[in-house]
Amino acid sequence: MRSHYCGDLTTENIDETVTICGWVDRRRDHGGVIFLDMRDREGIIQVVFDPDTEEHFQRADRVRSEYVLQVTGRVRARGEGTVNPNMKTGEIEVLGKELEILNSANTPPFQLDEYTAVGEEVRLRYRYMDLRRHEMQDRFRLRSRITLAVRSFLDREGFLDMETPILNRATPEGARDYLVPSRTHPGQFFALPQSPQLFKQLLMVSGFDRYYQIARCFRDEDLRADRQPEFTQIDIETSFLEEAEIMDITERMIREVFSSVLDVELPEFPHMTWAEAMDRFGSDKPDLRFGLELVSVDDLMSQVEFKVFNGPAVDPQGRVAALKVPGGATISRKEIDVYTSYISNYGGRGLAWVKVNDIAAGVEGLQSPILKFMPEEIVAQLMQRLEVADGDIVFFGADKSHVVNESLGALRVKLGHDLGLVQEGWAPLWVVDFPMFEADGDGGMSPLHHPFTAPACDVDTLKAEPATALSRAYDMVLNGTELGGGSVRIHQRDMQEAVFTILGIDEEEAREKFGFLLDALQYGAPPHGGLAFGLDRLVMLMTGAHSIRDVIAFPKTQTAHCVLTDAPGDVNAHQLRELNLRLRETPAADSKEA
RNA sequence: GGACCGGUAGUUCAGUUGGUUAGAAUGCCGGCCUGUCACGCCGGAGGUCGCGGGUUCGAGUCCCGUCCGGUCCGCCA
Repeated sequence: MRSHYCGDLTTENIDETVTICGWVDRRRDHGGVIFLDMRDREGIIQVVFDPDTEEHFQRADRVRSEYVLQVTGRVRARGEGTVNPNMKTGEIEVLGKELEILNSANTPPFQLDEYTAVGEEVRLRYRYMDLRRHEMQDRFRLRSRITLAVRSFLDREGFLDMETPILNRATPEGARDYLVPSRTHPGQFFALPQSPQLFKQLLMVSGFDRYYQIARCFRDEDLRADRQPEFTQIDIETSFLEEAEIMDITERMIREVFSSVLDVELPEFPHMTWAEAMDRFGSDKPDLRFGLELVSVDDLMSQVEFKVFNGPAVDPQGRVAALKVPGGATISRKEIDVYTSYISNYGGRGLAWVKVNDIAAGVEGLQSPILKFMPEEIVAQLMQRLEVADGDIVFFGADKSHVVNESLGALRVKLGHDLGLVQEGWAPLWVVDFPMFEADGDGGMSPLHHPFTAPACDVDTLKAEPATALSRAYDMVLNGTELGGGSVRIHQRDMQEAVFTILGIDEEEAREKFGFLLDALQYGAPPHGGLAFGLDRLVMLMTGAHSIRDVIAFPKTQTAHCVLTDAPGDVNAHQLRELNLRLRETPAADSKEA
């Protein structure tokens, strides 16, 4: 059978007789000579047939794109002037002696070359064709190398790869669960895991000390360019280590992945508190590849007789912040309108601005619809604090803090990209000192991370001041993407109960949902903590893919539909009966086959 | 649940103010061609303009609804 991969042939193989198998990438018929570019996963080689080998030449004539062939022939150097320098195997070719058509192929639904942009829906419907393209093959090869590097690192560090159940108990907290009906327990359901969180904690109670799993997780929420209903987590948990040690191990892991897979040495991972990240970047996952930092100006704006500014400036939950864009005075009124509309997505109700035309002229040199509301002295102090120069523009946001942070934070990222300020390269960091809780809409508290995260204080302090308590959580951020997040966990029952109480989960509910965890904490749970990385996002960043769908072999569309298999689909009456299920209606029955 | 963009040949797209037979490129099919490599030349086929309704003498084009795909908000502890 096959002696070599097409793409592995080199000048070393000259004069050898080889047998290669693969697909017809392209066929060039010159009448008296036929060139077939044969492709396999390692690359492309040119095969030549001439009429001396009549039977095989006739077959080469019948061959079409994507036919599957086996060719035996002699490797030879290409003649003078026929070398193709754009091709890895461009100095050689195979002189075909025998050609066997292993399979024919219909005309491909789209061209597999790199010159044609093809719509994603067509690519997904014929994903097995799409995945033949080199671009896709390269991404999945890289993905495989990444998981290998992760496993290799964690293995050397003493971590055990352990599996946890896919069929679990439903938990109403957090994301919506994917549910699986139980046949043997009529009327009851399993839930697919949103993450192996509780099981990995139980494995720590069991004394495995260091666990990891490359785990599939499921969340029935709406999709995004970086969110799929099933995705993969690099899930890690350790015992007896504190946050600094866990961060050290996982930082070394990511560093090694980049170094071994991309030959990139990542820079230092600075540590930044959550409060600082929000203050300077309006985001808990700041992109440090460019500047454009937010500057708080509450103190100055509180002295202004302008309700839009002085209201939020004196509101303890409000914020007035400025975003200076060097050279941004060339941004037109029309473009400002577009940015204003952009921040309205994030709740921003307006975007005040000041253009700096001639700073030496003082207030006279400024151009802005809001100057008339502000005393010259305040304006002067403002411009001084922002260190403005001629040609700058300053945007202002004034609202509740979270609105200002979200809208100006988003505007910062958009401006960074629009103005080409984003540097090439890698800007990792750790975000630390997260708050334990955030206020939810109904006056209650919800966890910023998850309810098993340990606070950075004792039980009594936590109960007394939950709103200001910090947690022992940490996020790894790379180029504005949250790559992973984790925490030291609660390992004592009274603390866990206190957190449940603050979250409004009463004793009965806690016992009902998490009784097994509370029990386990009483049977010698060691201090433990860990972290989970989004593997798909890591692969996205490392491959430069713009969508998570480009790093998942068989992804779903935005409506969580698989266009290749047409899943989800109907089930028959017998299956439903066995599961003790009855459908209320069959709304889609007329639009789909039974 | 909401905002926005898109849906025309196998594919990627164009289609003017509503007006004759809906075009281009590429792919496909046939013919020619012994050194091409995104081969070339000649010829040909290929359309439910997503779907339904409406306005109009006339709709790919305007209006309403709907489906599908995408980006985002909400959501994603």
